[in-house]
Amino acid sequence: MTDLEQYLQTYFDFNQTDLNKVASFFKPEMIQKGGYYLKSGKTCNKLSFIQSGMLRVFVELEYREVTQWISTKGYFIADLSSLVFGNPSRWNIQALADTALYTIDKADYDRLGDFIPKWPVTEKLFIAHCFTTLEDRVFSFLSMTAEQRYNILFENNRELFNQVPLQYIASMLGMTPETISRIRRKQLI
Amino acid sequence: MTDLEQYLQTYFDFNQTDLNKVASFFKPEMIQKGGYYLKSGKTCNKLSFIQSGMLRVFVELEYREVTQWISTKGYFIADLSSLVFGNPSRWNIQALADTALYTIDKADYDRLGDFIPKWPVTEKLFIAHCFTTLEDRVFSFLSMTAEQRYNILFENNRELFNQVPLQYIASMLGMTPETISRIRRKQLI
DNA sequence: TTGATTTCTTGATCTAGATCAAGTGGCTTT
DNA sequence: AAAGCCACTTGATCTAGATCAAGAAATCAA
Repeated sequence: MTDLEQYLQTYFDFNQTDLNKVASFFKPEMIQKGGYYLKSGKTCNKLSFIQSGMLRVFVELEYREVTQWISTKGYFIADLSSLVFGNPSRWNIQALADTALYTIDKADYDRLGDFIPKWPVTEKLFIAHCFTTLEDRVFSFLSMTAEQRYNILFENNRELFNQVPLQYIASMLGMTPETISRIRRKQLI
Repeated sequence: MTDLEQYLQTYFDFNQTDLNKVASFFKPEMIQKGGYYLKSGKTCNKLSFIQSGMLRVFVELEYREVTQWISTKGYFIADLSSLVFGNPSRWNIQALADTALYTIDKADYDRLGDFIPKWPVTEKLFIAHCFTTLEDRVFSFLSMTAEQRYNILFENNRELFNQVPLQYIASMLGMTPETISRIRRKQLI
């Protein structure tokens, strides 16, 4: 069983037949470090599973860059809003390292329901899960200090640390690299 | 046509038949000012459309309260995560004024697909729309000042202002009432 | 290996926004 | 009309975290 199938299984509770069917639509794809998975303004016409490597979701403002999220091995990547509604992507998505993906294009994605009867339910659960994750994130900004937000990210995404430049992690937490540096120092003592 | 049908139509692009069918599952419900729509820890087993009034989504922490959102006339209300996954709600939802709802219970909600073929697609779009709204909100915390966040909320949800105590609006924006007060004063000049 | 970049840390200083504390102006209730 | 109770404003002060600046490490190129 491929990593993709294994992941789909744990996450989606498919049987072996559905697993094979769904997985068969995903095609391997490589992006070199620094390469773009998606540029803002373009429509996101694919959804991918990260087999290895990592991708950064970000926006360029006039005077700085804002990193929205970094997605790593074992997670999916897309601009969900652009994929579902077909509007121009608001995000750039760029590889932070050589990255191996399994990718399904939008046309196939939209037809999954024709082959897997429980796909609509599964897809709903998937998007609802994404929603809940963001809800937690909004709550973290409403209720937590920089240090608390840092600790939660560290506990849940240890793979990011020591692999991703601090400035990107800082940006997605809504703080500066200096602040993370000081939090770390404080926690050494 | 009821307000509910009208709203469903603009939002979901149903035909008249589906509109009637969907709307027929929603039953009128009243909550008095101060009454609870949902208490944290309980499972959310319904979804409602707000006909009039407003509901506040919030959590009680040890030393303070955090308002996550305030939902007003013409919008839906539920703890989506609890409704979809059946887990205990993390939020309290309380009426800030006498509130008239149209409510569908979870059992009926889960059977909508049996009656309206395009329901699964519609539901997906609905949840994806909720996701996108939260994505914007996360971005606002990553990239904007208190004043900018205040202005955007004011432009998009004018009905909240002069109806909702400032402390709740402040909390959902991640700032204090004093800060809003100062932003307002500054903008008078 | 050496220089050139880039990343990370640390210190000094600054500032947006929080906290604390008094007012002020409505609404209710009697 | 007086007394209470809120919600809101304003001022004074404080602080978490930003900004600015300089080094120290690490990474990369050749």
